[in-house]
Amino acid sequence: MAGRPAEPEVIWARPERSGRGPKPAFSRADIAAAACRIADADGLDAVTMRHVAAELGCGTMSLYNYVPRKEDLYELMVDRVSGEYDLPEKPSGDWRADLTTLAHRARAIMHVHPWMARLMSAVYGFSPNTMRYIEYSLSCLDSIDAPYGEKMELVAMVNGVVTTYVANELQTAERTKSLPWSADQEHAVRMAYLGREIASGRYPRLAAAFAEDSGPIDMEAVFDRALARVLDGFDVRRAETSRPVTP
Amino acid sequence: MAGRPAEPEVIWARPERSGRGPKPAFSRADIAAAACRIADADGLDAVTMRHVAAELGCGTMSLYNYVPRKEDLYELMVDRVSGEYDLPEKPSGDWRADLTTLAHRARAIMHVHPWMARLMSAVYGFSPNTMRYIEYSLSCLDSIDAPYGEKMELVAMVNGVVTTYVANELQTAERTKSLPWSADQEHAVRMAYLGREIASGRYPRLAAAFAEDSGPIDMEAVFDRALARVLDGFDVRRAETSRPVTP
DNA sequence: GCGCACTACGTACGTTGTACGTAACTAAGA
DNA sequence: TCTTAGTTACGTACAACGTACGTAGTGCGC
Repeated sequence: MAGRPAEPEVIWARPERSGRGPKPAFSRADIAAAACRIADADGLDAVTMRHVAAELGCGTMSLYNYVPRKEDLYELMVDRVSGEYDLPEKPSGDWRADLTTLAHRARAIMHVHPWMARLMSAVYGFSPNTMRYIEYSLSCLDSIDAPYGEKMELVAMVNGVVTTYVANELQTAERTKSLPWSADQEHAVRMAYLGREIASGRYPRLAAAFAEDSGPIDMEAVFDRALARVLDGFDVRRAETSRPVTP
Repeated sequence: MAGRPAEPEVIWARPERSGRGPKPAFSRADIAAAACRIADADGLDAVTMRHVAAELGCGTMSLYNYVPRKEDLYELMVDRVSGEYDLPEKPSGDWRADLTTLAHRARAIMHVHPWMARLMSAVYGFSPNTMRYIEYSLSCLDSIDAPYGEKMELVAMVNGVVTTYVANELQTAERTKSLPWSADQEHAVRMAYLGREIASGRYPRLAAAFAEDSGPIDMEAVFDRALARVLDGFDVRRAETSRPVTP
């Protein structure tokens, strides 16, 4: 009788080891590592209970002793990757620079694990490492005199920008890992359709946008500008207690 | 022999009706409507090829004559909902007001179809109605003298804010539609864990944030502020050709 | 009117998450 | 020390999914 209740439960609230019985063969860290290894190699869709169990070298159903539901596996993955930040002991004091650095680090991490962005917009909760991350983000704003609610909103916005933009950059590549054709083929077909529609004249401004120069788009620059504008927006409201808008 | 190639294809590029053979029993609009009906009623996870076919009153595999892959069904859904905007013939000329109105309309539509936000961050491409939407968004910026690339980036940011925030608001409710317990139960359990962690003293700033007043959060106000800040950020850069930052 | 492209749909396969039962094991209580 | 109850391990099984494939019927273009 496996004591898995049909009630909601947070995986972080259940003890990893409970006195009785044989000692578990794996730790949560082992499991998270295995799942991340699979996702890195074959994409998020390859992360199935069977594959992860096989990667660990145990039976499929044994995994359910550690991870009551598949969603919890996702939470383990997010938490593990969130632990890859090497957060400095103390922020520098320049909140804008600190948050920018942090956002770039987040973007870099999500590029290493292209499934992370998609997962973060699907997974709901707080986990030890995400809390550590948020706590550090808040500490970047220590020099600012504002209610924490306001700071939280800024942190949320920065996180939102990061996940939105990186997801946008990477979703095609990630998605086509489990498709029978390549990302290039997909892109080509969609661009062909778009080109035909634009040539119809129904969307003059869209056409103008695509006609414009159009060297290859520098995604990092786009990301930088978006982030800068969000911080600008916050800066404007706090111009009096913080540094001026245009440095 | 069903002529479905294992090659990428954009559903909008295939003709709805091709001369030969018996006339199709359904239009793409019928199918999109059926799928949206199911998603509205039972959540996005209930949108399966079998259910949609049943809703239409045809065999499961008949659906594949209209929709080569399930992803295309998603595209039909996004396009249909994107058609629910009643866009004015011409924007008012005040780009900030126009974009704000549009963003609020988008938010309202996504509240009517709580699965829409999740779908929009998963679905990749342009469709007739999304192009119409983007074209209109660009037309809101006609009064601004900036390259279209810059305008596109602003439009993308506004869309990003809308989907990110609405997805965040609604994902729990949507998700628990296919779960055996209620959203309230889930929320309670997660908050209990969060409370315990916060009480541990490891996250003092997070604790302070949650200790702060904390009347019920007005999600629309949060959304408003986020949007305003994004527009502020754009305003700052264009202050010289546009209206001043603080009205 | 002939033929072929199209529609319709039942069957079937591989894959998924996971409920359930059973056997082995070990720490806690007698 | 011996029992015993809770845990771990895992094979089997099931319902549901996307969809490949084959067959039968239909009606437009030649």
